[in-house]
Amino acid sequence: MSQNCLKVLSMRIATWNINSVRLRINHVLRFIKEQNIDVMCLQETKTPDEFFPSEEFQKVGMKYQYYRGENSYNGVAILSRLKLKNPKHIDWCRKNDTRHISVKLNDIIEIHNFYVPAGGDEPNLLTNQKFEHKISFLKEMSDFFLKNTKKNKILVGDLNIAPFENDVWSHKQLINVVSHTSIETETLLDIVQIGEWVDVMREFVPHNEKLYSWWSYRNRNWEISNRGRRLDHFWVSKNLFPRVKSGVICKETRSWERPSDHVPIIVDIEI
DNA sequence: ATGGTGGAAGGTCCA
Repeated sequence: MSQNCLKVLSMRIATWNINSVRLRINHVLRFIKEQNIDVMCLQETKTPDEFFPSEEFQKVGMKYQYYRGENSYNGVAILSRLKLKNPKHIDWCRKNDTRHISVKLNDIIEIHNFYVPAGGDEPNLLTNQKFEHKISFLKEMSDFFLKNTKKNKILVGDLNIAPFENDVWSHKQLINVVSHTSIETETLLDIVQIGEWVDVMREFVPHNEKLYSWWSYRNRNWEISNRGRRLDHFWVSKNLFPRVKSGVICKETRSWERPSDHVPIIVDIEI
């Protein structure tokens, strides 16, 4: 390596299911400013593109913006201080919904931002179409990353699955609850294997420790009862992992006024 | 076993 011509850039990339970007625009702006975020990936923006609060993000330095939204549901966005190129999306399950966007960062790294279907209540492929959609979506992701084996990728988003025992408050009580059933967790871990991904947060927090990114709105005492799940994820290609300097789940936003039920993940990476 | 809350649209669906 020739040190003299290598310019190492430390980048701070975050992902957050914001559950309406218009309602919580001030939360996202505050988070970007306080945490010095360079690349912000959002899910559940719930906003058609013509109403996306683009100018407000411009004002905090997010010069490059790609977003795909629709009325009421879904919606993803990638905002950045650094140049983004080549925005793309895939029409997963031919639903024509807004659950995915990818961009190229710095001509090197491809970032994929996903909002995987939640899957409804019953974990039954035959009787619950939402669950069938979720599993089909995951199978298509698996096929895509089997064919797309390039290095230098980042995958973030609300994957709506808590894959490990300590990614939920009670493995025993949630084993038949959508988000933690074995068909979901096994399919997700297959994608990690096939894509040669590294689950960044689990590299920084050992498997014997509980780790959550979501607490239901249906529990007023969410912090005391702490019945959380790790539904949000930050993966990098194996070759990139040595460049990852930190990974943090930012729990404090869950205590902000009228919060999202999800909290952001922040990762520092040298590129 | 049930219901608990929140967002957006619009009098209900989704999470």
